[in-house]
Amino acid sequence: MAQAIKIRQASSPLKASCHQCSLSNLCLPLAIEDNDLDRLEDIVQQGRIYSRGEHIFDQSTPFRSCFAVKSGSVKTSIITEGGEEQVTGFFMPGELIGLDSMSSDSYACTARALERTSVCEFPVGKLEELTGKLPELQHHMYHLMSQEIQNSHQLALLLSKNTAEERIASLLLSLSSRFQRRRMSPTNFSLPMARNDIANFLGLAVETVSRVFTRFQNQGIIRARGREVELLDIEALQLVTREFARQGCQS
Amino acid sequence: MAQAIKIRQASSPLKASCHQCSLSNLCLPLAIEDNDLDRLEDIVQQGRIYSRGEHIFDQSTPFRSCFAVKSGSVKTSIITEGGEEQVTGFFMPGELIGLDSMSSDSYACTARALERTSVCEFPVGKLEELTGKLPELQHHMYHLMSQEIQNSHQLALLLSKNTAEERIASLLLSLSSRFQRRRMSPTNFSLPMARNDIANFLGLAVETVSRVFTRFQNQGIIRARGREVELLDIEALQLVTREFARQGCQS
DNA sequence: CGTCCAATTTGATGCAAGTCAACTTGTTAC
DNA sequence: GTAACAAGTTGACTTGCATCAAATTGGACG
Repeated sequence: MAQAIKIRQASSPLKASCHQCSLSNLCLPLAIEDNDLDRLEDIVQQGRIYSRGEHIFDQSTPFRSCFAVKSGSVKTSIITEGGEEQVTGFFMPGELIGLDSMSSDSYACTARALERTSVCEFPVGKLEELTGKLPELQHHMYHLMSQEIQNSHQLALLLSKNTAEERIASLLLSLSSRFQRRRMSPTNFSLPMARNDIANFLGLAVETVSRVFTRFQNQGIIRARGREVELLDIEALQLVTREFARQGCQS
Repeated sequence: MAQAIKIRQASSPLKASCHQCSLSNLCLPLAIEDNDLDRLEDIVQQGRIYSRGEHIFDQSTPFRSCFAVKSGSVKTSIITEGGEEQVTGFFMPGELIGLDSMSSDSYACTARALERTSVCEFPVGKLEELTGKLPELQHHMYHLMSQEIQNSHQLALLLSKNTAEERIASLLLSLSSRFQRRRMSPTNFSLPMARNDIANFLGLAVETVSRVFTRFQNQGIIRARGREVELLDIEALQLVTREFARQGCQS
């Protein structure tokens, strides 16, 4: 713990270079013109490297910054009074964490690295100041936040209306398209999270997740060995996610 | 339909008075100082009155405005390709609708009046322009949007981890505190929505909702006749919502 | 004030997914 | 390399809620 603090202090003033960042077409820089990029670089801080399981921030601690994932991946979760955990999201490079905390003085969730992960840090005070000056950046913030609301509504839909198979198919497809956006293989990737996290996120028991994976595998839709996944038949997966809908309206 | 359009055009240029609005301590004006309130009044439009069931906006139509509920109440829902509906929220006076649509050119959900309802309309272009000039208003928008993300996460938690009784108890308590905020009775109110909407929102079957209501009634926790509800034992309700947690960690 | 349709309630039955338990496979550390 | 533990899989059994069906209430309207 003491060591972690020391490292953070040491690397904290490091300035990040958005100009050279390969994710600039996904992350906040996406919204701004080249000559305004400097102003974003002025406020962003190069975060430190987190190893697997380390907390980037903790629920109920003072809210200071939003974070963009540079490499690796992150899961966010909320903990209830009774100690129940609900995973609220998985974040991949180029995605922004902490937007759900902008209404309060403390973080609304806990973020922890799922693997070796590096982040960029945007102190929220400076960020708000800057979005007040750059309308496109403000617009982009609204965009990102409303996107997150939509995602969360989609999750609620998934949780309340869909079967285990449909939920898992949806998650696989979501991950697939997010890998593709980063110009990685949409059919052949390694899951950053454990079965346990998948189960928690999708409101299922671990055993159910496991069973569905093997079922999909037996049907030749995917191949899975531990966290390595290959989507053999994306159309079949898409069909699974719409299964429910198809039965609802036969016409 | 043609008539609806005519009415809207006729009443559209009407300016609303935030100064005199009794909800100004809940709504957007909450964030701004008195002398800036005029600028908000300049962009807000007095919306028309909607009768029960009427659509305030429709999913996939061009996104133009956010709306604040003045009186009455509103439900928002998303419709899937297959025609499945998922109610994503209930909105009461002073609350803002449309925040989930700010990422796109079209509305992400459909909003319809649950009863006779009046709204104020904030054209999104002008709103963004104004938040760029008034830092407190921008801050408040971030606040509201992040609040909505948190709400949605809470809903996901409810849907994935809680029993039917817990979900319904949570909803009743949420409504109760929202009535209280408006200085109305927190124990004695009339549900603005049908059992069907409650069921859909909470991911349950109508029959289950009905059964839980009668069970609560038999236990003396609530009294319910149709939409009229009286919370007889709020502490018992709170206990129900934590039931799950308590079993998880016995200590 | 009775008619008609929608909303709500109540009961009986079935099933998807949870739980419990045992086993297998991976991973970490020495 | 192997010990020791965590993560994942598989099977047997249980259960909360959905579904189906039918009865009851309530509200809109002529």
